[in-house]
Amino acid sequence: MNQKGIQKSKLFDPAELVPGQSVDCVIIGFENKELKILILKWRAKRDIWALPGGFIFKEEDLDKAAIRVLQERTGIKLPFLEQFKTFGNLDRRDGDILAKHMQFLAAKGKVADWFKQRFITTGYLSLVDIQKSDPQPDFSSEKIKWASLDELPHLIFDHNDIVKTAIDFIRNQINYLPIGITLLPEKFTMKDLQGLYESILRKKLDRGNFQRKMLKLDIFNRHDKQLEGGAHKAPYLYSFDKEKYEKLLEQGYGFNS
Amino acid sequence: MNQKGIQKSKLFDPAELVPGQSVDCVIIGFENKELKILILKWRAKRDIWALPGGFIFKEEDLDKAAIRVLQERTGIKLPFLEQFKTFGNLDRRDGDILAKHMQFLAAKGKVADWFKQRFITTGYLSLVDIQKSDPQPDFSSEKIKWASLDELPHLIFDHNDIVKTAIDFIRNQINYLPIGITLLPEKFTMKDLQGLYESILRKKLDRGNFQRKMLKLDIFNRHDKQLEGGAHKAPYLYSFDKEKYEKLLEQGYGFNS
DNA sequence: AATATATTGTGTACAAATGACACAATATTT
DNA sequence: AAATATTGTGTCATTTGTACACAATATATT
Repeated sequence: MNQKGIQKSKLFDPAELVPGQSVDCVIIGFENKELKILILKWRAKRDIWALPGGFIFKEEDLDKAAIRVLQERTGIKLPFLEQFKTFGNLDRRDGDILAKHMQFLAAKGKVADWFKQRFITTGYLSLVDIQKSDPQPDFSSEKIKWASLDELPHLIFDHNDIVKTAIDFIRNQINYLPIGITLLPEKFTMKDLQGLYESILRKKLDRGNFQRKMLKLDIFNRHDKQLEGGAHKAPYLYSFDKEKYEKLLEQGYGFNS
Repeated sequence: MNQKGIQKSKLFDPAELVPGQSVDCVIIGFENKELKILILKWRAKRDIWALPGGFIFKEEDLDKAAIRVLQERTGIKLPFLEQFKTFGNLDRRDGDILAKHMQFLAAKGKVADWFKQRFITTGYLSLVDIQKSDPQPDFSSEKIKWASLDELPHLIFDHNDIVKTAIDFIRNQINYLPIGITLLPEKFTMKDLQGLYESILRKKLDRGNFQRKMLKLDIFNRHDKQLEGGAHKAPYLYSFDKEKYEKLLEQGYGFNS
């Protein structure tokens, strides 16, 4: 039994699952001015890494399946995941030497047949605060880690493509929606927020102008000055004003420069 | 045999199809300053309308399936359809009185079982020039028509939701990508283009400013003055400069006001 | 044929946003 | 106490947005 009390056997039981359909989760974190992706290492001799993914129960909404799968495979419980694309190319599981390992894992019998199917997978993403999350590998995985986006290892199947698509999705979204509430700690400085934007947009922004632009959105609460710090003036700490943030999310805004 | 030479029987043969997975196409046109959606009427006593949709062959990419399905069901051949969302709620085929009709259509046997499955459907969309397209109903449909978005009839299953999601997708996209190349005739006036933008954005735009803003994008070729016309100065005709248009598509741009 | 009418293409002028840079204020280190 | 790094805010030239104006012109009306 896993955390949610679902029997392991049921997780791969073709009788309980929607055939040929899976979900994969791109969980994006931010640490040391870098975007990071949560990946799992298979129980195999060679390094085989993959996104946390899984299957859909016959009596389960697709969106709910993504939430459950993430929870089962990483221990991370999120109330919502954002669907960004469905990957349905015939060859999405070929062209990968590592995929051969899968066959030895599930060489014969029902489970083998299950894994040998053609799968169409729907990608879901979420931005999370690395500090607040404590991912744990599930029974089918040896390790779990936050891999920096810039040095992501080779992932199984088309998972590297899936990650790229997710990042492009976010990079596009940041142009008209405020981002960060789930990626940063409760309280943060404008410099932190700027670093996040710079990581996503992959370009330097002007400090003064960024600060003004963000504050004009009027979705922040200003707190006390930061006490501990470097040899310099202490910056203010901010937090998101959830109500105002939600309201702005609905409207969207333009972001240039 | 249909246009492409695929046997009807194969189209519903569970042995040939990916189970539980479908595609639905939202084909958006523009006419008389209105957005229109292409819908099919089932061969049934009551008015049952639906999006052109269908199933995926086991040896077929998801994107290719959408293109083929659209061609089979409407005769419209497009080289590319844009995927916008996958709909996987358990109840997406319930809660609709009309859905009962489906059961009488396919009451028993293999085909009935096929249709009674739970389906997850992936939505694809395209913008097309109504003048240039001549949709024809397929063998399973009685009629096909362009229905104005504002007075769209009740569609089967969750197809009204699917249309709404597609329109929201486009409405969002118009903020940073130029739109219209596939929706308007080869040559058009700035007034035509403005009408299209106003239909999508659901608001009036300033004529002079719109014209300047569009022309500054530098993706148009200006042609001669329009000869036939109303009792007024003849406007210039424009066409999209495909190369420049494609280049701008890659970059994107901001659109406010 | 002259005049009226509707619409186009472009002009103008003010407001707002952007972008590049400056500088005093200040928390810590030396 | 001075040096240093960073913050918060200021300035200003440039660009973009917005509202409205007006002459030009193609057809309709008289």
